[in-house]
Amino acid sequence: MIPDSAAAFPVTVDVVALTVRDGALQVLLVDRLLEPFRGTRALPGGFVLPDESLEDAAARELAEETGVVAPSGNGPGPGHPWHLEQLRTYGPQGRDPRGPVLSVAYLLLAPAFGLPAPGGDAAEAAWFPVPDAEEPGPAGTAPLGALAFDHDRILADGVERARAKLEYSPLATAFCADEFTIGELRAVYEAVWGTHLDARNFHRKATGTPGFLEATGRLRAEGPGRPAELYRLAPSVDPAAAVLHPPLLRPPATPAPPT
Amino acid sequence: MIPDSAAAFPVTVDVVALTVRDGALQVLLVDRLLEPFRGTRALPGGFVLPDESLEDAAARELAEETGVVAPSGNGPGPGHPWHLEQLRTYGPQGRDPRGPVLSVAYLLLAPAFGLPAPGGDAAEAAWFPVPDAEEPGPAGTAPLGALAFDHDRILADGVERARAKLEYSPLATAFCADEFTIGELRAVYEAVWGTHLDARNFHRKATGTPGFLEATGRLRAEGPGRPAELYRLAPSVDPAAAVLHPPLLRPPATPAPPT
DNA sequence: GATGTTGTCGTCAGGATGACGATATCCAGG
DNA sequence: CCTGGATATCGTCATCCTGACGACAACATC
Repeated sequence: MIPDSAAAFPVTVDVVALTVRDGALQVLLVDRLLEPFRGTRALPGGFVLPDESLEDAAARELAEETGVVAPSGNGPGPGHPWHLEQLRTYGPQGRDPRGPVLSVAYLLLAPAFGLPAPGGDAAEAAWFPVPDAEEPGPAGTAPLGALAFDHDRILADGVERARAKLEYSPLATAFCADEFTIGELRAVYEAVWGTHLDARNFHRKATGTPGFLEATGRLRAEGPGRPAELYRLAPSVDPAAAVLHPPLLRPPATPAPPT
Repeated sequence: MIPDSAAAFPVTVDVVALTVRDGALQVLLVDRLLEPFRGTRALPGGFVLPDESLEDAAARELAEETGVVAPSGNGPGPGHPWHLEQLRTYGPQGRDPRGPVLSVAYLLLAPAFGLPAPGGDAAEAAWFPVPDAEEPGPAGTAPLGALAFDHDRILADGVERARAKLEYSPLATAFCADEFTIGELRAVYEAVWGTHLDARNFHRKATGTPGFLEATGRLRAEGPGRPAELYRLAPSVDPAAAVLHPPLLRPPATPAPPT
């Protein structure tokens, strides 16, 4: 019933897993153990199995290659702050030396987590800071820029999607634990956007946006400074679908003052 | 080299082709000539050929089933106001009775155009108004809601993407001819969003947003009323990538006054 | 000419934003 | 104990953006 002219393509999923660690946006990369691109860094991913959904495949490959168990589907409110969404699909031609291969990329936003046990087709899964697009840094500084396949482009698309989503969705909370302070949330925005935000204005906007945050009433003291109030994502909010009104807009490109 | 556990999937492209006609957002649908879903309305689309890119396949299927020649890739500035972008990919399981099939959906935004010659696997390509999501209308009124496969969901995703894109991108011009009036542009926004916009405020925002419109200096008189100035999309602007600052935001949901 | 229609420019109040001062509450060290 | 540094939170103020709406210009039709 399916016409003969229709071709069947091998399909892979590749996961752009982002987190915020040490005040910087970081991406999860693996070292490829197999050809092609053996020894090259790449996004975790692999072939979709016959009876699998795309999302299940993304979660499975992430688990196999990094030991990380991602929830398939959106986590049940608090307890699963992770967010997994489809990014886009990269066409079958000219991206794999073995022949035409379709790749469906997924974007995972998660709090920083450890990397228990790499395995499968990859070794040495580790986090790498994502260099600012505007500031590629001096030669040799950027640890990225030479990924396998077309993963450089997929990573760039994923980072741009994440940056844009923080503006109009509550997904910044996907990088935080269940409960967090406004300062931690601001640090997420600053790390993902690579900008500096005024703490006072950010506090006013974040707490003043309806349907975003909910105060727990408890405090948390950590290090110096006045203890901060703990917040959580407002209940009955689907962080994948909710829209912030008004949005938190990125400050327009700040031209660095000439030194 | 590709592992045996990797499955190969037939891949289709489906096109959500939207336009604005008669003051309403309309979608291009075909009547399926072949099983499955023979006789049911569906989005134009079909299987990807072995040596084809996804975008080429989308353009080809659109041409085959509707006689419409869409540009592959982004048109060269003025002369090709059409816009074709990838929407998302719908997983292989449970969407085609013939078995697992991957579908990559594309979104086409275009000015109203005629439908020269349906052919291929479809007949009777025609435009159908997209009902407002909020107002499904009385039973039997909505011409949609029973499309083949999972095309209802794909259409809903495409419409939502189009509505969101008008806010922060210059893509509303993709529904217009090369040169257009502010009134025509406003009619596009009103049709896509299903709302009413104040003509004076819209004029101020549209002409006041940098990097959006460029006045041609010429006028056009059509019907009654003062002739309107003709504008075109600002040159050296990639409508697919440009971002409007500030964005044109949809008015928040207008609760219908109780009658 | 009167009237209706569409386009363009102004006005004005209210809300949102960015810059920044002021205060609260902690830690560290004299 | 007291001071200084650090973080959190609250206020103030000028500016910009927005929505609501008045005013006028330039057309068609009667």
